[in-house]
Amino acid sequence: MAPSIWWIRRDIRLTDNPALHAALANGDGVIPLFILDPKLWRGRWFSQRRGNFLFSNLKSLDTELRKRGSQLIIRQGQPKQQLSALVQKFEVNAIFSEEDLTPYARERDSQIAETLPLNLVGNTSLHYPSSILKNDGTPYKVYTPFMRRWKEKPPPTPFDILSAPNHIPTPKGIASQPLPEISYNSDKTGFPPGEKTAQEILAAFADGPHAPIFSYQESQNRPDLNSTSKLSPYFRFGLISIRQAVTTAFSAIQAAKNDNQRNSAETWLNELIWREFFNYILYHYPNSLHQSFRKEFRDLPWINDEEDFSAWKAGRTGFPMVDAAMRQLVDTGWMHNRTRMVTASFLVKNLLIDWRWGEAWFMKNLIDGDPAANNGGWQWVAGTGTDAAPYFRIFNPITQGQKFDPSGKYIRRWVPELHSVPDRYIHTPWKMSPSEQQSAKCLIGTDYPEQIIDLQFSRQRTLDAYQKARS
DNA sequence: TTTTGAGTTGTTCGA
DNA sequence: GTCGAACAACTCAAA
Repeated sequence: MAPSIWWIRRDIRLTDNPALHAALANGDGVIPLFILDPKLWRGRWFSQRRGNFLFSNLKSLDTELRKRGSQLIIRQGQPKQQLSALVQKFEVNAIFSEEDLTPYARERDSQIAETLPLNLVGNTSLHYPSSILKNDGTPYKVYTPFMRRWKEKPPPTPFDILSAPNHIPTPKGIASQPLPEISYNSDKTGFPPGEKTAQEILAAFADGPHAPIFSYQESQNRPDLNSTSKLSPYFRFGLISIRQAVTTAFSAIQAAKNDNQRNSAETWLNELIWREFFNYILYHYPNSLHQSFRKEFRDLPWINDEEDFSAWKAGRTGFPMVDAAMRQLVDTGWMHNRTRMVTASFLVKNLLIDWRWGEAWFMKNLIDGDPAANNGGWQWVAGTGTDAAPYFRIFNPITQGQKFDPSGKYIRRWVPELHSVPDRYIHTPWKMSPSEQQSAKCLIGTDYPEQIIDLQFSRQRTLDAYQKARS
């Protein structure tokens, strides 16, 4: 007997898992292994919440494995040591895993591959980063041409999707360590664990003639509507394959009955390609994890006021759209994409706080927190990243609220003290007269904070600072 | 090599 | 209220 190890990292699923299939095809049984790497779980981006979601999913995977004659083996410690020990003890001749494209993972894997039979099969993007390059052989730095080239590559078809194996033979008697204690409440987060859940969410989003994917173009920016796929935490931990999602998007584009439906499905596909793009950027430019992608913006005159930062984190800035979103983040571990941009812009371009501070807070709190997407998004908003768009794009949280949460439904859901504020003041509660504040049971400065900053002034201050940095 | 066209997501001002 | 221009030139990608 020479079993293979299926080393699970960010691909916690049985469906469409090429690494698992390769391990099975190698013969003589499979050891499904997850290693809790203290480097990752005590690092600067450690997140108890994301950890709990991960552990819940591992538990769920273990249940599915046990139905198939197998079980999940958990080890704690340095991956190389843990793998070596198992390889020796069980005479393992091959380790199979999905490739993780983040800098830490690539370094770790290349070290392991020096002494152990590690085979990387598939990866966290659909198209491998080095397979999409400009005609001159260098990587793209702009999304749109990248996206066009990406779409020129042949898409996967439904026939490519590998089904979950019915039986996974696993040697008996392998010691497994217990998972850390879990306190994950999916009622609170809205993200039940398990790959089955991920499949159901994708189906609910994209199956049938009236599926949300067909109105995505109009609704994607509305945090007051439940209109996005909300699949991000599932992509983050590979509970569903990106290949399956892309296949589903292409099927929807085919099935669309009119231009509007087609554009909507295409818009969702483009969002998946954004995910690919940020994986790609981090692969080619790993330094952008620690510093501005654009050199000219590495020394912006940040103010970094701790009190402002605390108010932002707590959702007590006095700007309802910002506060609603920041409280949604802390309460649930997720935030709508539109408000990610609004809150990030407010932190960086109104408060002049280093985007890395915001990036770290998001990583601490987001269930879907992923270095590539989070860093890419923050640098995009800060204007320091891979985007030649004008630096004077500064979101106005009031205008954004009026546009994308017109009735204030989103705000009222997350900022209860604004519940009885009339619609016409919901984005500008400080404009209420004292008697209006009284009847709304919302005294500004007492029940709800005053604005912590003047928008006009801070906008101009940032424009000046960025302009100076450029010249 | 040079040239040309294009660039996710915005805001404000003034006609 | 609506609409187009200005913001300020720059970088990127491809012909």
